[in-house]
Amino acid sequence: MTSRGRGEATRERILAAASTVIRERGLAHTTTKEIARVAGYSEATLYKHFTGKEDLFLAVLRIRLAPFIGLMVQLPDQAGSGSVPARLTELGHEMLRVYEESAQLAMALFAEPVLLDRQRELFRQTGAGPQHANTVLADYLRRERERGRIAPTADPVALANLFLGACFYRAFLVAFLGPAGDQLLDHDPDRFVRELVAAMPYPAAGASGAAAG
Amino acid sequence: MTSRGRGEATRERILAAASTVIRERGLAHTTTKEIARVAGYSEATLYKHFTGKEDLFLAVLRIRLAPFIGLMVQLPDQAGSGSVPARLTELGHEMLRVYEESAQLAMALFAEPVLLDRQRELFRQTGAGPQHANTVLADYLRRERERGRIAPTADPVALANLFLGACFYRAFLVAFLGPAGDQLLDHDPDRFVRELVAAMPYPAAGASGAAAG
DNA sequence: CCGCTGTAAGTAAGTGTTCACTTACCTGTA
DNA sequence: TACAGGTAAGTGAACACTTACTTACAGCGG
Repeated sequence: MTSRGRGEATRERILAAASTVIRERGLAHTTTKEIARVAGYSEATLYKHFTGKEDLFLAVLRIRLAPFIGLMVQLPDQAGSGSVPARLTELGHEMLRVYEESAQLAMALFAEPVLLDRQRELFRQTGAGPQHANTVLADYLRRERERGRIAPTADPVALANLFLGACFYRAFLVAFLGPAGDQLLDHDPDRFVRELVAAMPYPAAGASGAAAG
Repeated sequence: MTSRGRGEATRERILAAASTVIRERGLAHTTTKEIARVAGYSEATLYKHFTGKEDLFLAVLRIRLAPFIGLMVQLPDQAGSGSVPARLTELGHEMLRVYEESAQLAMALFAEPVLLDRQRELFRQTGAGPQHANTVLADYLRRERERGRIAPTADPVALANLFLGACFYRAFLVAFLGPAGDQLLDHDPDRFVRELVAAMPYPAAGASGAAAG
């Protein structure tokens, strides 16, 4: 159990190389040979640190999915601090960023059912999963509604689904359409989030929905 | 140019087999050998009808993506007919179904950058693409707003992004979480769509947002 | 109606390549 | 000496794709 330093560094270099190669070549065309080349080790070294390709891919996956899973844990505690639109704007940008980082690999799993099953198994064991984002945001919105900062007739669960869904779909479209997407999707991210936030039903004077159009 | 009947039938059987195998084994582990076996032909026959694996995959992709792309063309013409909640409910269910059918394969493309690029190229050439769903729905909502059936302060573009995003994200979560998702996502589809539709900002008497709870 | 020919549909049996993974070995150090 | 870290050089399997072949039949001059 002493002197693990070198080994761990190697492991991390391999993980970083794998992550890079997956990004560049796609999950399906990532080979052990190429990972080893990028990491600066021989292929055999990969097998000293991981039991196989699947093990290595799952390790990368978990690193990349961590923010996707863990993003929102801190959100509900802060109900009441800061204006609701300000917090939602912040959240929207963060979701767009995280989804763009993580969702591409998560989606690529649909090409690899074995890895997908393994990841599901992990969700089952840990009780985590992307669906918790909805729960957490709904909780936050419910508290803000109790404080009178969200329209009293609004449905927090539906609003959470709408808000997160719009962010996720946007991230998907950006990734799916590629560089050309900037022209096809005629809004910039700032405006996109601003309009989403404005469309939330706030309680007061004006009509709710598109309060600040 | 006469008597193509047999050949076309073969082509379609191959396409159907490829579609089946992709569903069952995943895009990455779909082999020409297995497609031929399922189709009931030899591998060589595949190459009489398609120039290669990539050509075959793209043909499947285009068949599967067709409803994803073309779903909404008929929507805006019908503004004014039927109640807005009724039409949105219908649309929501249809989107969930179409996304579940098509989106899985679309997402699997993130594992195969070459195929993804080819599909983008097709989008560019034809001017089609999934982003048009947003445009079309936004147009519909704008017309209904002019008719006074959507809150006058509402932002049609934002509402379209929210509504379609929620449907897409829902379809993603269902596919990603797999069979266990039914327990993790504690709503059934009917209720899910009903709550989305209710959260749209209608103009009248009560507060908008969650009008019909 | 015959016999000939061109061709489309289909296949058995490969080919070369690439892949994930292994073996046998070397080296520095506690 | 024991062992962790690392490697060169494989190995068998799986893959996309090809070659050389058979079969069926449509078209057509006689």
